[in-house]
Amino acid sequence: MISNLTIAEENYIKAIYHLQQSGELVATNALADQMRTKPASVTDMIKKLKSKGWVDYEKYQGVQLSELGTQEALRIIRKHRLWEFFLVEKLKFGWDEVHEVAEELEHINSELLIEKLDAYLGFPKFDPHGDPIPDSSGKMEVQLQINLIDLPLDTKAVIKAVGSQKSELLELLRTKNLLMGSEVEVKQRYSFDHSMDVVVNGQSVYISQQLAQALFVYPL
Amino acid sequence: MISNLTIAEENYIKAIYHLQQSGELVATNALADQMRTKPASVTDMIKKLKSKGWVDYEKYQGVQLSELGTQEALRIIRKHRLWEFFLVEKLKFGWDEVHEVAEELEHINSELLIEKLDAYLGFPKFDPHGDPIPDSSGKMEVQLQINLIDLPLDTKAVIKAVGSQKSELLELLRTKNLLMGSEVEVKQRYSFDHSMDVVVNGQSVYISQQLAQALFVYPL
DNA sequence: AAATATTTTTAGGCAAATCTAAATTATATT
DNA sequence: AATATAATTTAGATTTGCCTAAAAATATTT
Repeated sequence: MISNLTIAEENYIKAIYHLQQSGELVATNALADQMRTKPASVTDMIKKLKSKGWVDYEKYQGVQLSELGTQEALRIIRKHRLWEFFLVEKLKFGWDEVHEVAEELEHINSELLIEKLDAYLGFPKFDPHGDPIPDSSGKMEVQLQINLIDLPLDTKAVIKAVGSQKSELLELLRTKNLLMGSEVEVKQRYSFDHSMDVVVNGQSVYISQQLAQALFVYPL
Repeated sequence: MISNLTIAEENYIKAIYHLQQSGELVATNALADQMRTKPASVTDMIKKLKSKGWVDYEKYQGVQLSELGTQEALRIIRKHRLWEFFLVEKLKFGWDEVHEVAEELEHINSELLIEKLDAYLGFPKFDPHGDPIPDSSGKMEVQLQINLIDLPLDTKAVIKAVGSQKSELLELLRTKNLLMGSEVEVKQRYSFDHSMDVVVNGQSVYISQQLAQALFVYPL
């Protein structure tokens, strides 16, 4: 079960995994955008991935990870999220500055390293952005997370995830003190623009629709 | 000062650094051995490194790192040794199983990461094998280390480094409890085979000439 | 259903890092 | 000093991942 994948192959597999989350088969153009490369290059790579059994693919019909490819994607995501947790929890990175570095660290190939890192971190179940960390067999906790937009009034919840990794968003969240793990409660909604007053860790904050839509919470 | 080096280029620079430690100009064949590649490939790479200013080189005359190349080598070695320290100190790797993983980690490119890692580890001056860790400006402590073979009788010293990274050696050291940082004292020498009795952390151990020659100590 | 637009694939090339085989230069031996 | 041996370089290929331009397939309009 030795992962004989190049870094480029791993990146494609991860990108395909993320793109198929929201929908069906992944289009060549969508993958090209994601990988910041050209459609022709994507076709080349897909053919290689198919020949190695990581994806299912028929000409012009889009790609999909095979069973094997899905397992591999989960292994990569596990590494990525464990490293993100490490960077924030231990090295005191801001949680908005870890993505690029984790993107490099995720390609280090050592089973032993990842198992020891996992143990060192105390087997965390969620990364600093609230995304679940797959365990060594690829399973991850699916936590019932709802959009803050849909949280009923006067219901306590915990901030669990953000909908995007954009640094502008992460910066805003930090200044508003909307951190992962914070307790929130919606106190008032304004139907005009769907903005709302929420209480975060006892402190009242006014947030826009766009911001609320970017936040996922776990009702208590 | 953005390091625009490929992983292959970094590995060559590091190899040249190590090879020039013990001697003068580095021969193509020596580099080929070290890099487990063929002399023809080495020549190609050397020409590229020269064109980028990392090495000084004249046809048939051997290579040498330039000032710039030396600085780069020290940056890579700094990363390698910090990661080794992390793996042993925090993740509880055996100090004989960290080399390969550190070899991968050393290529992660993030100034911030390395500075934060250094701080997290408490700015260590020596790695788990006793080798000095360069600081962010490339300076490292040169500690007066002598070979255990040359340590006078009844003189306390601390084990600081090993002469090789061979796993057979590291395994033997572990079973004999000759760990980095242990206190040693030579109690008796046998001129027949240059073997000796030493006391390590209060415990008497008998070691061969070959083993003693592989150990470097810092007299107290 | 035909024409147009969009998406995807093919064809042919390029740079990096390696290889083998052959040529060249340096070193050692007689 | 001439020759033999060893070290090094050059020449020509290969693989990986990417590119551009053109062709083919699919989707959308009219």
